[in-house]
Amino acid sequence: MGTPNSESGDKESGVGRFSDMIMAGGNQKRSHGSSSAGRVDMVSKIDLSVKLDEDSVDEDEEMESSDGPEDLDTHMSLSRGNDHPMSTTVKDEETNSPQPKLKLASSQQYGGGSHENGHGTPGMPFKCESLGCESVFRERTELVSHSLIHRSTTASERSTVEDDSPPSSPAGSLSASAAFNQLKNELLAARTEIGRLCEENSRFRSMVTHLTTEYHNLQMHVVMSMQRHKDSLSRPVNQSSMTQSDSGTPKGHHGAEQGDSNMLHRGSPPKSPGSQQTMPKTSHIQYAQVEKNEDTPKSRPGSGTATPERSPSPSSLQATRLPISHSPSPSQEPEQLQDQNGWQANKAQKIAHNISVSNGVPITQVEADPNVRKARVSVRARSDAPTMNDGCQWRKYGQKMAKGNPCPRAYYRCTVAPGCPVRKQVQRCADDISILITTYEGTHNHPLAPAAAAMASTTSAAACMLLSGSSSSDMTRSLTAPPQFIHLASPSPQGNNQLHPSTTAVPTISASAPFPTITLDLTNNPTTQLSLRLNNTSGATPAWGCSPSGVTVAQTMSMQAPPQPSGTVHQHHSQMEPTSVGFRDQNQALPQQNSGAPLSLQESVTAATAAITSDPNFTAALAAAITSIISQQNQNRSFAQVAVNQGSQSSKSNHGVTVSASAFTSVVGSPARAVPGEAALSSILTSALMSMHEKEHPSAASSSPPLLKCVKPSATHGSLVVPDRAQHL
DNA sequence: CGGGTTTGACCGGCGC
DNA sequence: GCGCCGGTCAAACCCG
Repeated sequence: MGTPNSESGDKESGVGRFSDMIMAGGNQKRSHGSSSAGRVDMVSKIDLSVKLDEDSVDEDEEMESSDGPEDLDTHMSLSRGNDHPMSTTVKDEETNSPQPKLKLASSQQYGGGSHENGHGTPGMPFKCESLGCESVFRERTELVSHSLIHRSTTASERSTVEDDSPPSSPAGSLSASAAFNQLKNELLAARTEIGRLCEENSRFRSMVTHLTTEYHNLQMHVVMSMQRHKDSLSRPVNQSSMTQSDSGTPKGHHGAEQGDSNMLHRGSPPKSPGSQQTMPKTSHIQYAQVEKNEDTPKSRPGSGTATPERSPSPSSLQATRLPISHSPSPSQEPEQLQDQNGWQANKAQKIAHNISVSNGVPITQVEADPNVRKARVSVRARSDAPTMNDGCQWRKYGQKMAKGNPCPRAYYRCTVAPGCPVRKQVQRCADDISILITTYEGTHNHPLAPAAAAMASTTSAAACMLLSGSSSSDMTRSLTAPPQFIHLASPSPQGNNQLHPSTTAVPTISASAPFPTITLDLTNNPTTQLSLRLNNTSGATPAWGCSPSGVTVAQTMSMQAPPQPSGTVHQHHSQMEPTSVGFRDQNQALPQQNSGAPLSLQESVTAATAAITSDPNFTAALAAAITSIISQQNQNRSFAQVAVNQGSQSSKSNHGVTVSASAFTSVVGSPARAVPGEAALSSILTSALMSMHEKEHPSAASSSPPLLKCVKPSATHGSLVVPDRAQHL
């Protein structure tokens, strides 16, 4: 009921690992049929003029029937080894070279693999064995070219072999017809293969992106935890200056559970904090480790949701020299706790938090942190549906009447994988019930479908952001900064029938939220703006990944008239105004170009806003991208701050900022992100658009050029240009 | 009958 | 210490 998004595709896409992909041949086949659109797109690109509609179904079935693990393997090798699967496939098919997927299919399907012209032997020179031709080539490409010469003459012969129908007549006219049919077959096969490869590429790409993000997040957690641990060991407990983990936890709270370690994984936190006694932090850690080790076998029977791909740096984790580093699978630790039976995970998190709080560390660096689950991403969007379709499967587990809102708040859990800690709250805006406020919380502990990856990364990034950002006292201080907004003016809904006037563009649920919340308002209010802001405990908005000095990242991101650097290219939406979005880092000296009138800005971003708000999926994708960017910025900043704290307690100095920037660059490894502000926003929109595009055109995503690019990620401003993307929206 | 939803009870945090 | 409130639990219920 409450999961209109529980389409089967999600589960199929849940096969998120390469190994699983290989093994899941059935899934591949099923999804294969759904990629016809993308396949056609791809085929159209190669200018095939043969009409193939009649045979397409049969051919597809034949192709599927010939699929097997070997085929998948071959696909992968092709897709990985060549940026142009089309050309590769065609070549292979043409030449029957050592690993031609199509050859396999053909031979298996059509009898026998005893191809008359069976070419080349793996590992050997390529020899053309066409009739009357004994040419030998060292390179397969040469053979390909050569084989083209034989194509017309051999086609008819091959057709007699590969075609199911026996050669009815050797007549020349029939031969031409057979050749034509053969070409059709080849094209169909190529189309099928292209679609499959593109689909796989898209899936792999999204997986890689997701894994990379998570890897960075985890890596940062490890580093930070190391720093924290060192810090905690080097200083008396009471003098630990760190943080929100401490400050946010009732004093002495973590002592309670340690008395009875069994309580930890029973999911029954002691009810009487009064019995607690303080213990050295190292003891905390040790207890935590014991608990973790004990939990691990139980918590992940079969480890179905274990994430081997998330084994970024076991060695780095080991390097923490912490007792808990003995975890059977250190790399899995951020999620292992989540895998505990049912909903015990949440309690376990709370308990683990109590243990690990004192910076003592990375029990489960993500989930053990008390704030992790409190990191939230809130999306406001107009929707008539009960929930926003974010690609995940959810189960409602509660509903409450929230104060100040006549509409009940529904609580959902992610049910894609048992034990997934991700939750979301869905509530209609009190001021405008057409606005659906969806608040995500937590990090998925399972592979996700591409359609769900965006929001998954959002929640994950939000958790990481909070972990890294709010765990720093500096961050806490920085939260006192005035609210920052990103405003994307949206003066007109542009006829979006989903859009209705609303009364406010300011998120209503996060003003007093006790958790840092990222609110993305995508209600496309004609009179207000699309706004993004970060809220913290105090209701103030933390800087957008800024350091205390505000150097690292823009303190305030506000819309300015789109600058028009010489390189800026204006793209025109089919229905909208030119889409060019400019951002300015307010911390930096206002460039001359940025003196444009706000009204002009509104006009310029109308298209972007309308496009965003008109597509719920894009909403999710944008939220994910924004959160991810923020998270990474905060992570790196915090990392740098921690590092500075180690050497010098004056972490708020400019020195700290400098380190932050360098650390950011070095860790993330993205020069673009080292340029705060516009580059980050460019990444945001690019990521969101790419994500959306992949959802809409999975098979074409891999070959499509970036839809949005930062035309000029200069230090002062940038111009984000949405090329043809707006037309897709 | 299994899985999802509903809904009242319960718990913990927080402010007064 | 008390009450409010958000969040969660779990039994009852519903539905296919």
